[in-house]
Amino acid sequence: MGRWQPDAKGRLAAAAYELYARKGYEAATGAEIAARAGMHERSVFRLFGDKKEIPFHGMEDVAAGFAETIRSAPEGLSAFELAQRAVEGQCALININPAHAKLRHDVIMASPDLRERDLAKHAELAEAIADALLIRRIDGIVARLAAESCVLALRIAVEEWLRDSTVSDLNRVFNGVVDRLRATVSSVGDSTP
Amino acid sequence: MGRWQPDAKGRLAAAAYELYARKGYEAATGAEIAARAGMHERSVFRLFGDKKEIPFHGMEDVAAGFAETIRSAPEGLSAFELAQRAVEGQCALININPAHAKLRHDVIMASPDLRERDLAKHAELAEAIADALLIRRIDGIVARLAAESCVLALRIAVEEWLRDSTVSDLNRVFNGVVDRLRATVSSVGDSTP
DNA sequence: ATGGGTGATGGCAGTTACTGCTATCGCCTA
DNA sequence: TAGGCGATAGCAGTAACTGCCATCACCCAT
Repeated sequence: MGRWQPDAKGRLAAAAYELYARKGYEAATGAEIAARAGMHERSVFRLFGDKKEIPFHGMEDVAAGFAETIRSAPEGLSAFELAQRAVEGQCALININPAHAKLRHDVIMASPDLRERDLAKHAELAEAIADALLIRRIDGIVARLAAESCVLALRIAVEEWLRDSTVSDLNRVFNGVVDRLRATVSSVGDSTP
Repeated sequence: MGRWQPDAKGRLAAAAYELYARKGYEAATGAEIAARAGMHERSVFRLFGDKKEIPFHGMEDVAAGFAETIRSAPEGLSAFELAQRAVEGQCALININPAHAKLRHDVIMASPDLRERDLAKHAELAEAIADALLIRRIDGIVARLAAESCVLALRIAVEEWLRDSTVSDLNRVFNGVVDRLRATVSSVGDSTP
């Protein structure tokens, strides 16, 4: 079969998404996915570790560039601004393929298990950013707050951005959400927002 | 055995925690927990639905009072302040039993599966708060941002509060974290935080 | 080219988290 | 006291993993 051909994970993920489209994530068995990709069920769990990891294929190294982005950022920025720059780099990556982003988002939101894993993925993202901020001698709690708030803004921005596809790019939506976050958190009394 | 005795879920959860202490969460089998509580494995899954739900027993209705708390809040408060009040109610509940809170937190943090479920629980909390804010005709995105940021502050506050046990009450720690969140999100340049 | 080292894969067996189904059990009410 | 009713036991089955080892393709030195 397709043994020893390159990109085994990619072929498995593609087969998985075909099955998701036909019968949904939960009904797509590990053995079925493997068979459709011409591989053994064992390889699915060896390569992905987890059934829940399969739909996230391609986002493995989202957190890779954070440390570098933040380290190479100019001086004179607050922790939150640094985190914001790091997430903006992510936006560019997601922006490349909106169609697949929407497909993946739909699959994830349709399954409680995958929603849980999605939250864990975003938490890892935030942790990577917070770790990068710590290197800049930023206080631990401030680093976590900055990182997690920015990832929160990213999460909401992605949903807004996917709502109607090609209105504007994710980066613009993200910065808009960040502005609203600033206004929301610092507002006192029901005056403005 | 203990059939038809009251509080079956509580007895199962207690048996579960005894096993967690001896051999850890993952090694504690559903059948073992049931046997220790004098019940059948089937009852574990019927009552909890999930192995991952067992350690969270007692937090089932954390989101219950949110709608009422926010509805009965006075006029003239921002979305964030409303969410803050709702979470403060939660702090009081958690504050009741710090020992069990720490025990549960330790069990949860020791297992990746339980950390995932914990994130999902906090997300439900935030969603409940956001829903309650929507009733007050608050904009959808602002409601989500306010609810999620407050729950984020709660999450970090609980960890800080559990770090050393009896220094101060959770409510005080939570409001301190909220203050730092305000400063972090709205800070521009590396001047103050 | 040939034989061995290496890492990826196939294949099997076993455990465990669940899920339906049905019989049974204890309580409560007429 | 008979019967309804909700909770439980018990069994069978599925599917997600996991450990173990044989096997296979590829690479490299001889």
